[in-house]
Amino acid sequence: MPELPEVETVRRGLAPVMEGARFRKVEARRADLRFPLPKDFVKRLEGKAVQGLGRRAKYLLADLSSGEVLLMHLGMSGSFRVAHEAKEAVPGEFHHPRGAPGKHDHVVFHMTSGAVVTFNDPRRFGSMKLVPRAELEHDPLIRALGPEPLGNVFDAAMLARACRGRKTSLKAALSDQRVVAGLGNIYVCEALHRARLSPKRRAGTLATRTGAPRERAGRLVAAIRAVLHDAIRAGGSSLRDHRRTDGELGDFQHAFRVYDRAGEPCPTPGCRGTVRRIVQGARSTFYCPVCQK
DNA sequence: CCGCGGGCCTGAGAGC
DNA sequence: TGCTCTCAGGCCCGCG
Repeated sequence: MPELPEVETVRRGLAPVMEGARFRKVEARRADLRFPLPKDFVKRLEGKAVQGLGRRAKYLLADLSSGEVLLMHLGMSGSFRVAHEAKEAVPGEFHHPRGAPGKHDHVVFHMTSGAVVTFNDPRRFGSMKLVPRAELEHDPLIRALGPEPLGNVFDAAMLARACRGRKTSLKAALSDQRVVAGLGNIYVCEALHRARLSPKRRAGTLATRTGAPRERAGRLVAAIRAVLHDAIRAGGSSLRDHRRTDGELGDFQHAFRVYDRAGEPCPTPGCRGTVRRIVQGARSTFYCPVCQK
């Protein structure tokens, strides 16, 4: 499940082979991802250079020499793999260093760097879109996103403001990309456990300027940042689909404190609780009912 | 405006 | 190469 740390891991794998390179050849092997690929997708990419590869929440953003930005989302099961052409590329020719494309290899970028970048997505919840750079901030996919959790402006005051008056659960609030952008089910569970806050707590109870609510919001911000940093350092979490671009697994799934650990002892020092699984909004939540209040 | 729940999509794994 | 069922969840959308 690609969340912010997995997308950032992918970005770091792709940047060295895509930044400064041009699209020599683009294969759109299936156009029906979550949304149809843009009109003239191949034509709008081929020959263009990637000036930079960035990330916003769970979106990868390739800045193109044409003035457009290529937005890519991994959905539930998307992954990128990098391989390298064996020899000097012959103009007009292309091949697949790792053999024929697989069943779910939907888009292939042959870069002038010699890298062959393949987007694979069995469930096709991923998407690609081209947007003029000047319109990026107004794009419906980007416009509604809340603050970057690892950015400078995300702090307790901002989180408190976003939660103010909300009767929904903390779990639902943190999963809402308008509140904070980039968390998914796994890192919401992990951050709440680190902050010792119950996923069932009303979001609005984080929202005052002083006292216990502000202290809770501060703890939660610190926990979110810490778990994301730790996960990025580990190359993300590999449960079913996530791979680094070199095919290696991420390591952070071994460091989960509660996610997918129902029945195990709570890892909080001194806590005698047992991790429980409940369902919120038709999604699994894992938490410790003893130390998360 | 807000929150909830359905639907998209496929593979893995359980149960028979 | 067993078949069927359920579950996994990021995100959008419609409903109340």
